[in-house]
Amino acid sequence: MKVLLVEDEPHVASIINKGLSENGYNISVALDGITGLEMAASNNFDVIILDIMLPGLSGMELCKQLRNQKNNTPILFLTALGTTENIVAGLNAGGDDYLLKPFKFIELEARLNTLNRRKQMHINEEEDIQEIDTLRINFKSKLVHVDELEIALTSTEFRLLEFFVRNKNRVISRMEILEKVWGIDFNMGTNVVDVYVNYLRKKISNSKSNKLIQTVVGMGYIFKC
Amino acid sequence: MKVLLVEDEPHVASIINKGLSENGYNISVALDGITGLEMAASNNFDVIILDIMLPGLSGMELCKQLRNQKNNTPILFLTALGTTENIVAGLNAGGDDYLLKPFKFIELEARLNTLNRRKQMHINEEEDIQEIDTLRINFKSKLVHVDELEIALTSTEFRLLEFFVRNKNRVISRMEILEKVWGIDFNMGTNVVDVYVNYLRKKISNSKSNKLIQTVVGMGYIFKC
DNA sequence: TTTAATTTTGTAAAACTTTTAAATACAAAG
DNA sequence: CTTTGTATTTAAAAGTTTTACAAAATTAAA
Repeated sequence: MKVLLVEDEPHVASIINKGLSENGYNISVALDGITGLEMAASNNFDVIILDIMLPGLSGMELCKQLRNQKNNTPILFLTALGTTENIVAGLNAGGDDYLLKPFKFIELEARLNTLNRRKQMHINEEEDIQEIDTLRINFKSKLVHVDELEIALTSTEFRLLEFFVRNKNRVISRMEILEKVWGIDFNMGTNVVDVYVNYLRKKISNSKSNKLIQTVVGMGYIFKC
Repeated sequence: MKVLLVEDEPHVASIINKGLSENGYNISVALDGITGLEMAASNNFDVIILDIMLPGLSGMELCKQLRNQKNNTPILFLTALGTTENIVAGLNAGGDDYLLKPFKFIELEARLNTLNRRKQMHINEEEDIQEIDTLRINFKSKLVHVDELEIALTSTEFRLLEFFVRNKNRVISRMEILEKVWGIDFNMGTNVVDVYVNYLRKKISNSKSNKLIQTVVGMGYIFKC
């Protein structure tokens, strides 16, 4: 479970981080509100643990801003502010749970798991699309279009295309491709790469017969755009 | 907001009932576990407030049975049992929140609203009814029609169809399906997904023998429309 | 119990990947 | 300009993996 911990007290942050990490949680720490908001907005955490008294931006404000941005990541307030007014304010600001310091680790864990359990039925990932010339690749949906027409790629073809696009305008050796796309660490005289480059070229070549994937003799290939 | 209150102490039940009713909540009361389970199963509450020590069936057991029946109504435990063990047990049994007696009314309200907020978000994000080709799905009533003809889906089949529709036009891996529909976090060589996709295909395939659920070899499935 | 729902097992068929080998293209040397 | 050796492209065959589906086994519900 990917957890963001926003806590300004380095000592406290360290203890929580250690305690949760040891139990298999993947923790990222932000030591102030601004950093916390940035990390929460750009990454895709399963749960956010928020202190309220923070330098820069209070946890309460952070929560409100995140909700304003339509970010629905579950938020657990973990703070020493224990009055009913504080609790109600935190929950009404968009928080999902409110736990008081000092706390028991197993309770924190149980509450984190509870927040994470309610998985939504729809996959909540922002789009990751690249458009090159008349070629459109959606890395999340794994759909590829050329000239608005969907083309069917096999999984190996897709991975190869993804590797090219993510390393465009750069000569890539067959060896690199073999390592990253096929996971082969030593070349024993295979030419699968050549074969698959050929497949890809045929599939993504459009009416204008563009040469996106170019051969660099003696070096490898380059995806140029 | 429709709330079910399961509480055996008539006096306490009455106070909570009155306090919440006055603030616009629609409260139903069950005075024992068995009645509580029946009411929870047959009606459609937004939130359930559960005491733990109940005659007939403990709140903990009630919660477990409800979850076993795939009833996902948010549950808030409201009890005097305040040890960490109790809290963890309640949350792990499928509870969503745990509030100790004695409690402040405004905190109970805030926590109820928080639980209801998540539910609302989930449902209102999408249409209640989806029509794809000649297939009509009503997510509220859980009724599915093909060519104006009602088809009977089991609960697993329905959840799978719902997941497909909520993520249409996107390749979905078996792993993702297993996680979101079955709640399994690691694949130990099962192929239930394949089997259920086969069931669904048969049931929703209509006269025009449409191929809504397509296989993407090496990647998963896609619900295309 | 009986019935319905779910999961596991097994296998043929389909889809995909890799190898092979011949054809083609290219670069440097004569 | 032609030859020669090396690298690349291509198509087809061989091999492998993945998937579909039926049927049996297990589990849960009535």
